[in-house]
Amino acid sequence: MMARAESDAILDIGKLLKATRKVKRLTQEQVADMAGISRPRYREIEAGSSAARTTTLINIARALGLELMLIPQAMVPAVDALLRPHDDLDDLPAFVAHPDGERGD
Amino acid sequence: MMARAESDAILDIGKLLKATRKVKRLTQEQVADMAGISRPRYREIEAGSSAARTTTLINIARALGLELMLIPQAMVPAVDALLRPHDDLDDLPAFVAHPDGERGD
DNA sequence: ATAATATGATCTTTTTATATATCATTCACG
DNA sequence: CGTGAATGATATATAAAAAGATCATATTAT
Repeated sequence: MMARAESDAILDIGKLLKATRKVKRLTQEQVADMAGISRPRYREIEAGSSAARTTTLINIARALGLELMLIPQAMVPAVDALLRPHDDLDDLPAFVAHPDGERGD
Repeated sequence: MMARAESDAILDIGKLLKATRKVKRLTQEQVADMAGISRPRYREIEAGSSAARTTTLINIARALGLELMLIPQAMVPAVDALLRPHDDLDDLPAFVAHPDGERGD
């Protein structure tokens, strides 16, 4: 099958958004407001139950101090390595959304 | 002002998709097919005339050998630097879509 | 426990992303 | 030059994103 790779992706993105929001101590309503969407809508996106528009995701990401980027797949490990030791810099989760390289947790 | 930051974003993404598609010598129809969307729809996304869903963008990106990532804004310059000297590795455009840090072209 | 705040969840309506079909134009190429 | 492929572009129909309201269930205080 492998027909729900995209479901994995939006679930993964949702987890990242939630984790980042928690670290920044923001409420769903605050983030939704900053991103210009409703709270129920933001909740769904965070829960990964439906896919936001690209513009919506960008707005949410920026509200959380994240930037959406499209990385050549060959460079993903390098970017990953660059991001991982980042934990102590701010207090952001050095986390990315490339739901491809899922290791079983 | 600054009310069309998202329009800039999808325009920028569209340019990246088109440039990457050209480098890979794929037709719009091929990419649309790989991404599971229609050719007219892919054309619009590439033209930046409307925002795709997140899942759609992910599918298109992967069809083009790109991966969508959410990067902490503080790390964007470093990731950028990592991506730029990448030109000679494959023949992919070492290019990203963070339409925020637009320098005059 | 109680009150307040944050989150989970569902419903109705509006907006828009996407499919399918179609036609015009441009681009490669024999 | 003309034939076909690739692209630009538009119209109608459908599916899904997003708003707004509302209620339930946590969660966190006091």
